[in-house]
Amino acid sequence: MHMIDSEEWCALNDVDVTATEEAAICSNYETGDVIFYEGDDVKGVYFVKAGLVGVRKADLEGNSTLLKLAEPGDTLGYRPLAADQPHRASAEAVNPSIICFIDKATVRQMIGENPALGLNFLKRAAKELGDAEEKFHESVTLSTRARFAHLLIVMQDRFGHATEDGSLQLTLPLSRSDMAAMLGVRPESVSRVIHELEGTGITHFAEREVTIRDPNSLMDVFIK
Amino acid sequence: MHMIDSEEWCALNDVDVTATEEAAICSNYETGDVIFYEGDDVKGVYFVKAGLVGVRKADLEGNSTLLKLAEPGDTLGYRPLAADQPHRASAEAVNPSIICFIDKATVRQMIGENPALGLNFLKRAAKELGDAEEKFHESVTLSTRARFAHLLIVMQDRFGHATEDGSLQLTLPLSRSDMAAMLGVRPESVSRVIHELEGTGITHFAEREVTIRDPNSLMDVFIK
DNA sequence: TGATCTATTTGACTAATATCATAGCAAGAA
DNA sequence: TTCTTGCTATGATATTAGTCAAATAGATCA
Repeated sequence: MHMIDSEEWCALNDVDVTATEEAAICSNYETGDVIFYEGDDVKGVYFVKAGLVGVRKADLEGNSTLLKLAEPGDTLGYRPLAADQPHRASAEAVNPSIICFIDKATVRQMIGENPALGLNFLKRAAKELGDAEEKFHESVTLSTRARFAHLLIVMQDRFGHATEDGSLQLTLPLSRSDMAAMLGVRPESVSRVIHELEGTGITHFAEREVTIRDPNSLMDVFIK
Repeated sequence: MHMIDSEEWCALNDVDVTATEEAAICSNYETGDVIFYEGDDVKGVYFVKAGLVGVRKADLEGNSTLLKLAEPGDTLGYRPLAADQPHRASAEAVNPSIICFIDKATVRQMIGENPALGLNFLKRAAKELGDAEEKFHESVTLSTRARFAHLLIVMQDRFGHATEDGSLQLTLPLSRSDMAAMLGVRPESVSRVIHELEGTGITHFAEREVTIRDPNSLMDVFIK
């Protein structure tokens, strides 16, 4: 994944994208390695070249929620940079990842010279804000079961594929605990919801291999 | 409240701010009047000149959550405009308000001619995104009591004032039901939390008049 | 003033999810 | 193999907040 192929950085011309890629420092992260911590000052942004990164928020009692997953092409840390705030969440490799750091002076220079880049980040922030507001609304409005169904649907979109018989296949990128952290519930509750979905025959879970036998019924579970 | 005094529009020069204000169509809204509906196409943005506006999201069962309050100087509708999405929430006057509509062609032209305006909206979106993520985290992590304490603290910051004896005074801009909608809980639960806080002596509620007798204890309630 | 309306509070009960304890199970290490 | 170790699942119980119904309190209006 090159920066030029990303939603945001594609605004740069050849010269600038080359300059930015040259200024970028790419590193390998193993599963579990931390990219930045909540509370850290923002030194720049991180472009995910390969792998999968989780963005987490923790509280005092040790509860942690998983706010989002970043895939190749995504840029991390632009939000606190734009807001002029310290990091309000930490980022950690969920899978082995290659991540390129671009210091904030370079980012600011590029945005200054290419207004379209700033607008792309505005668009990204605006979309994410809509999603975050939706997520809040769902968390207080829907049951754990419905939210898990929604998570499955989203995961299917991002990580799954259809099969010839109309069912959907999916390899979950996350453990049960991490899915629980995405929903803001306990892992036991996720286990119970999975057990329940199995009972209805809508889905089949084998470790992280999921078959969605009846996508329409799963949609119904999400809505209710 | 003039546009030039707002966090975002202050980026415009005198000529452009005058042009924008001339393009703006200002209207009066009574309490309860709707400014736009969830699902509507975005026709432009709304600058709140006076009053108080609530941004709401409803679901199929009629549950509604109050996502945020917009005060004079705030601009509504820029998020879906920037994201190129329809409105994902509705807006409604909580108090009688004066609101100026600016059509999206004008907004886009101004942003095109003044990159700083776009960056101001980026900063705004980035801050709101941080808040929204925090709100999700709180909603799944903290008790109703703690979240209500936090709401009180935020309300105090925005609408309250200190008194000479060290206690804090506040006139709530919202009904109990609307506070419940901000927290994503039922009005009965808000009543019970208020009753409980009264019992501890930390706060005193008389209709919408609130006295926070012991701000430190209120902070403790928030944290736990 | 009394009548009515709505918002709020209170109480009894129920439902949903967390908590805690324990057990199973797969993958890797000795 | 056998022993860990960590993740997942299950059962029993506790806690929290929701639901429903009724009472109360203000506000408005005739």
